[in-house]
Amino acid sequence: MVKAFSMSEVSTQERIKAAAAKVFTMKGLEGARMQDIADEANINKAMLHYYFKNKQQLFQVIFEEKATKVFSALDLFVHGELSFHQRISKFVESQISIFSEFPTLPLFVLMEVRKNPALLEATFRNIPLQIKRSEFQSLVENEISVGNIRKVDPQELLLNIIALCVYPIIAEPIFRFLSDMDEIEYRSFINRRKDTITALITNDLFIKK
Amino acid sequence: MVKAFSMSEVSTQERIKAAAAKVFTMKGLEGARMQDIADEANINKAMLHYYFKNKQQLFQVIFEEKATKVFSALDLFVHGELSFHQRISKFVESQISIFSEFPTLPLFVLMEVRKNPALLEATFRNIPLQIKRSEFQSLVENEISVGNIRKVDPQELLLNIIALCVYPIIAEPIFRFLSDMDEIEYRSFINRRKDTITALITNDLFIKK
DNA sequence: GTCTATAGGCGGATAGAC
DNA sequence: GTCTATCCGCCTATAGAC
Repeated sequence: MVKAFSMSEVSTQERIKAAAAKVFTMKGLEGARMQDIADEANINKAMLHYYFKNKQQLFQVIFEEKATKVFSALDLFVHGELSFHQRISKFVESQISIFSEFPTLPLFVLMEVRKNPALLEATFRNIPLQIKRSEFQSLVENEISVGNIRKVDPQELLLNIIALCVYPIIAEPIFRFLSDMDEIEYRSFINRRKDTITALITNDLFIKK
Repeated sequence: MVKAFSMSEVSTQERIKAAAAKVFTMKGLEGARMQDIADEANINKAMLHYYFKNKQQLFQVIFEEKATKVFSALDLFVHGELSFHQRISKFVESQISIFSEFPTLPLFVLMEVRKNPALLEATFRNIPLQIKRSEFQSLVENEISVGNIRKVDPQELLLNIIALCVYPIIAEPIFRFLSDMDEIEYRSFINRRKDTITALITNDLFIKK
């Protein structure tokens, strides 16, 4: 039966991808062992090479998937019928939600890109991110021109929001070590920040009437 | 002559350390090749093992040195006779200056700690960072109690400041790719942020009188 | 202290049976 | 599709001459 055949194939392939994502994002390309990935997927090393040509190709698949996920949240800014204030709030919430679920993601993408900048071109061949960025830019400029928010550099605004959302996730190990929070406490600390980040940004931005 | 002997010894050792720092912070522990470090230091691989027992020990030396540097800027907050506003401003400036000079530092420390949390205990055995943190905490609480600044979580305040300073450095490759800035432009962009970060934080913090 | 040459092992990749 | 066994190259580490 074709269906049963292809279902089982997808399932193993997906288990490998999940395992590879876990190991690669945690250890990086060179730190990851094919054996670790095989163990995590409950198969043996040979199977990895049945589904993926080699380590490099498996890595590429995972990287592109995860990098896409990291940047896709930008959509929230440029789509929908929300007010600018609501966009910021939604964006902050989505950034923190996504990365709380998969905390190794941002550091992984950031580190691999620094080691090998060529990954950027390869990955964003398909994703028209430049377009999203300029849409964001005109959105901000429009808010400025109608007097909703003060004059501000759109690039810097976006960077500030992302920094405030993402940094606490990537610095979790160090910050928890210093503050003696356990994982539960830290999750709740991060979650409370959804409001304080939005407040910090909007208080600085919106012109009081 | 003892002096000439020890001078040359230090000099080679220091060249190795500089080379190792460059390669390790760029590629990470597993991504770094002893050959790359030797090339960078203009010696051969065997010499590395003359001065350092093995790769792991060389890494440990570099990591501890760089991690110490990353955290030492906290001193600025708890020492000196500055006002709270000045402390923030000085701290922002020092963070950005330090990391602009050596942009691979923060991502390196963050990533290696995530891969191997045990590095934290080993590194901060000698550095009484907990003390600095609680000094920072009482500094903030004092400002609150005298009515200088609004009620705020000291942990979150510190995290916000560091996030705004450090994230632009670690996200440089991606952000420059998206914004089409060259290195000069990005340096200047980062430098302008010294003022805007301080303004963002203090406007949110200080109570207008 | 510095070099060349080489040992030794780890880990990615493949052959081949089932 | 899945497994075991094995190959082979790369990279750390060392031996040993100078």
